[in-house]
Amino acid sequence: MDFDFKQSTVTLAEVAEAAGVGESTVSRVLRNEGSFSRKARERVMEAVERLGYVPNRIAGTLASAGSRLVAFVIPSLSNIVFPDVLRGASGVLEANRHQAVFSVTDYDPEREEALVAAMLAWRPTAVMLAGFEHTEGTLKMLRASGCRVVEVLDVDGTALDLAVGFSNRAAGQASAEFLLKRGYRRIGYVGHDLDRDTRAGKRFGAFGETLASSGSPLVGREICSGASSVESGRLGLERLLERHADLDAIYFSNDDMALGGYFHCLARGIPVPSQLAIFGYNGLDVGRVTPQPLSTIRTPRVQTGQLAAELVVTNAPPQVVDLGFELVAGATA
Amino acid sequence: MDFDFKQSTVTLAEVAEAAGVGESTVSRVLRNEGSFSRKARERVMEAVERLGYVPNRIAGTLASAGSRLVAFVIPSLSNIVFPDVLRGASGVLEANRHQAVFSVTDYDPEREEALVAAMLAWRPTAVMLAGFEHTEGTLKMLRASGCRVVEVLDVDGTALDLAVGFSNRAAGQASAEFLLKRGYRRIGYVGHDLDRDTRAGKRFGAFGETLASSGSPLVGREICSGASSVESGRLGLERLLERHADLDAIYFSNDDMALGGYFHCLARGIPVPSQLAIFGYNGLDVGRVTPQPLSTIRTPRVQTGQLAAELVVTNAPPQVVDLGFELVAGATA
DNA sequence: GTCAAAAATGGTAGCGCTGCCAAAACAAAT
DNA sequence: ATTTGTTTTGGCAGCGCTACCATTTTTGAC
Repeated sequence: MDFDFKQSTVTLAEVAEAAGVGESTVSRVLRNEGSFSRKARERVMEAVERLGYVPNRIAGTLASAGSRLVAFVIPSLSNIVFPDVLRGASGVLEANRHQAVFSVTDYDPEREEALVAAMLAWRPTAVMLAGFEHTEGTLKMLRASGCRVVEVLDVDGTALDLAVGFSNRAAGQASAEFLLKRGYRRIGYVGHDLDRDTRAGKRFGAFGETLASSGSPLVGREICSGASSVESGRLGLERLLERHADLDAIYFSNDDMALGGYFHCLARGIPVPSQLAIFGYNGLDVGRVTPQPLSTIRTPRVQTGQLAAELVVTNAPPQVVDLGFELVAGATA
Repeated sequence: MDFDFKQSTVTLAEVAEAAGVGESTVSRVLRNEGSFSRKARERVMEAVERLGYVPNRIAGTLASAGSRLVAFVIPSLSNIVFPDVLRGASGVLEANRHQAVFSVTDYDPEREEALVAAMLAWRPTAVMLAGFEHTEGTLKMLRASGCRVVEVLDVDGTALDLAVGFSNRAAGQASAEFLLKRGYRRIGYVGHDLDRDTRAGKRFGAFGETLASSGSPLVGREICSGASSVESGRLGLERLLERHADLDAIYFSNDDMALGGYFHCLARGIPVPSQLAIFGYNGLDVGRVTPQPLSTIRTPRVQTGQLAAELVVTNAPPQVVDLGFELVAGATA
């Protein structure tokens, strides 16, 4: 069953020997740092080429500090939000010769703690996490680690070090105000597991409070177990309408869910938004191309990743950056 | 502008000192390997706890070989296909104490080469790439590296080492046969940049050949520049129909594109599939919940990631695994 | 209590690189 | 030719850990 591969083992010392220069010179040439002659450079490069030398960053990192590794501990890869953040960060990191490492917590704080511990063993330059809600153990480890910490996609809370995102509470409130202004009064909510996705919880909290203080409190809600998905949205709306047939608008926990709700309306011939309005969150591309553009809040996810990465590579001082969001009126509400 | 953090610098030697045992004992206890007494274990763990020691895997890897790092060099994070593969792999890797590292090539082979080189510097256990089409330089480096290589999401080609995926050519052929069997004869294609996404190119190639050899060759095609997206699909179909109003079926390069096409039909009141049939590729979840389920080919992406990771962690011999695909009849074709 | 086998332990030489420093080579100015 | 300053160079000590080996302690059988 086992299969053996031999590792190529060309070392810097061998390159030095082959080029007829010292190890330090090779090291300086390869990192393009310090001073060396044109001739030395040529001889080194020739030897590198000829031997097929690949530097060993494990050794380099150990010798120098600074791993140039950035660790992402994210809740999920199914929710496109996180790949978007990774995408934004990835470009900036690559341009600055940093490497991205990631693990997926599946929205489980205990798992997050274990994964953060595992990540710290790689002595990353920075750790990026979603939101501010972490276990005591996670916080303690991060504080003790001495590496930079970036909490992304939220600004409602206390940051450990850096934070880049937008206010989920403000988004929930803005969504409620928009629906109220449009005259909707019998409003329902369809969401996914709120305990795990605390940011969705914050949106929903602010949304409900805003409705309540306007005198038109939330009429009904349907919470689907499990992660958000188009299918959950469709089923959730169906179930909610069984209990509350007279709703005139639905706030969904995000665009995936909202899209499912919209499809349910299309399939059942429910006129949108005249009979039922639909409002989402995230501003996914797909929502711009549906027969009626989805009413939603567009969040700068890629930009969040980019800025987070920039703050890390420039070693910026601790700060919280609120990138804001944009309410997209769309045509479904 | 600069901000200083001091790295925690508790080392294994300090733990040994604090616990009153030798370094080797600490190392053995922490790796739970070799033999040590219950008492030694307790003293070590107590010291680790008290000092807040976090092992340094950089040093550990350098000393031992085996980085337990698995490198993913993927074309994109926007196309959900790749996050899906990562998701499948990520679970298996975490369970086996491996760490995922990734970089994004943006479908550029030159960039892929540079990123593979950067990855190899981390001496990963394995490198995962999409497909078989790589530059000579990439192939050479990978062969010389001695690390395992897994090429995923395709089986039509020559594998370097391991490969896990499905046949894109077979998928293209199956799609064509399905449409022909349903009686469609005036068939068009809407796709995205084929030079970059070679797997989409293979599907389209086989699709076209199958149509041609049936006597009903492709009537028209629209190639959208840039990456696949719902919006491209919608615009692409619109443009194609301007030139060929009499098409009766469209094959899209993937489900994102197909979804855009479907939305176009919904928006313009084009009856699907009676006037125009729509067929995609990937079997995204969203396609199952549209008012009419999307006709498509469902690919085992998460499973591909899982199996790829399993083959790596078990150090399986070189092999090509064809996971197959499932044609989903749906209701749009 | 004796002895061999097994279990537990600690010392130390690297792993491949970078950082520091002193030495050598070269350049410029007298 | 000599001095001074600048650039280039190589040697070597670690970085923190694991692998290996030698040593010590424990165990079990007689």
